[in-house]
Amino acid sequence: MSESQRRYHHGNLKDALIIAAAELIETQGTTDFSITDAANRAGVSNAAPYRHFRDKQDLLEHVKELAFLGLYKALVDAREHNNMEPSDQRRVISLGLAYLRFAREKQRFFSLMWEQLPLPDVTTTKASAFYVLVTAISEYIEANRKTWSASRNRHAVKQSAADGTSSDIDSGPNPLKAATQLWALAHGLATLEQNDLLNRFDRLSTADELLVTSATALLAAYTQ
Amino acid sequence: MSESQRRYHHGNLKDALIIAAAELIETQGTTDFSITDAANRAGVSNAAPYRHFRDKQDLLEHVKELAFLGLYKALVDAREHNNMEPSDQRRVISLGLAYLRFAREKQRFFSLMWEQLPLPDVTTTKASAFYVLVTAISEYIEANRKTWSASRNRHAVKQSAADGTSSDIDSGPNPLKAATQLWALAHGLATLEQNDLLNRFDRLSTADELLVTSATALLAAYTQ
DNA sequence: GTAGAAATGTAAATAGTGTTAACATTTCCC
DNA sequence: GGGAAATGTTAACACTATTTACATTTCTAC
Repeated sequence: MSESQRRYHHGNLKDALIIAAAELIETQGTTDFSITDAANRAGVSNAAPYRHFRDKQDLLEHVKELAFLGLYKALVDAREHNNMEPSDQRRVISLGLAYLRFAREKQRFFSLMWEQLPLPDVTTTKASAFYVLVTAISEYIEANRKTWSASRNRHAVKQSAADGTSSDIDSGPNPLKAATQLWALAHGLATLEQNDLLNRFDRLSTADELLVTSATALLAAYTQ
Repeated sequence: MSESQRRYHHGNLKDALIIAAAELIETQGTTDFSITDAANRAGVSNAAPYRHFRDKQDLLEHVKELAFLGLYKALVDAREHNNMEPSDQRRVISLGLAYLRFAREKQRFFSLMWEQLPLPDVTTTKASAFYVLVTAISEYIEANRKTWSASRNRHAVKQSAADGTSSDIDSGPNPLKAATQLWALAHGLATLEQNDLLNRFDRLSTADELLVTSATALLAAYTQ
């Protein structure tokens, strides 16, 4: 007997609705999504969601949060799986490739993440995709420090990444800037790819190739 | 007497509806937009739009087309206004800055452009923002060719940009690739800025600064 | 010019959706 | 055990997209 079926109270309706909404959005897109569909899929009436979410927008923001968590997880997985040396440039670039892969595999999900403001708070915590990227770049710079000009001051990288108060007085290579640029690059390529703009102009370059090339060029500016 | 007011036939309702929709979207966003509002603003009944557009989505796609034309115009204006030498790297970068400015000044408009697939055809013609960028980069490379290795073959840049059939057998610097990377960079930065993600992490860098830095690094890879 | 025909508008009806209000059932806690 | 709080249902309302039937204007062929 399926215990969660016939009871008046669902038990965990809030999460169930978020997941139902996520599944619906991933298949039919965000425009056609209705709160009624999500309720039906969760097995409750169409008014039940309003016990857990202020309105439709509120529910969508929770789905968005889930999506950002998924992106974070995708990057962490990539880092664990590849298991490269921190000094290896490919360790950083593979994070960008994971970003592209995520956007590719969760198309509508990825779109939703950037659709309406504001972004959920998860984008600023340590459990964020950006933090993973910053950390990797920071470690990359750290591991290669010996090869650079010894006259450069120490930089307060990890601290500024954690609490957001960057003190850029010392002019060492700034991993926050590098991470932002790499993110922008990956994000832009993901968007162009998703909109089929890469094939229209330059049919010979994939998003992955373009990312590798340009990320290498970007990182070179930070290590020369 | 306002001649376009009281007549049974509007005269140019299709364009009027697109413009009305554009104005509404730019002020209240795409989610709250209703075809009824657009009809009212154009002074017709709520069923009139269906004489000119298949459905709401069809109307939105025409608005999208208008937005892409606006982006194209913004880049052309920037190129004309700045009036720099083709060999000047800042000529290319200023196009990226114009991209950022457009996204900043027409926020919801810019969002709409990337919201639903597919993109309008205007994105592939010569009257497209991308073509402006490709041309500028192509000219930049051409103007600086003398400084590069003389052993490199000619590249068929302009042709491939025009008809989309790139023959990348010769391995000279490919302006299509460079343009795509720059576009991705500008687009990503615009998105991050719009979502207030730049301030959250690295409060010292603006989108403009990040674009200049990274675009310089990217172009350097094509001219060294 | 004038009669259809085609184009373009209106009003009314339908169906679906977001949201709220009133009511029902279950769970929690003293 | 009993009321308060939480969580669900059903019924209603307003708004929106879309279609259908009808009205008015414009275009085109004679």
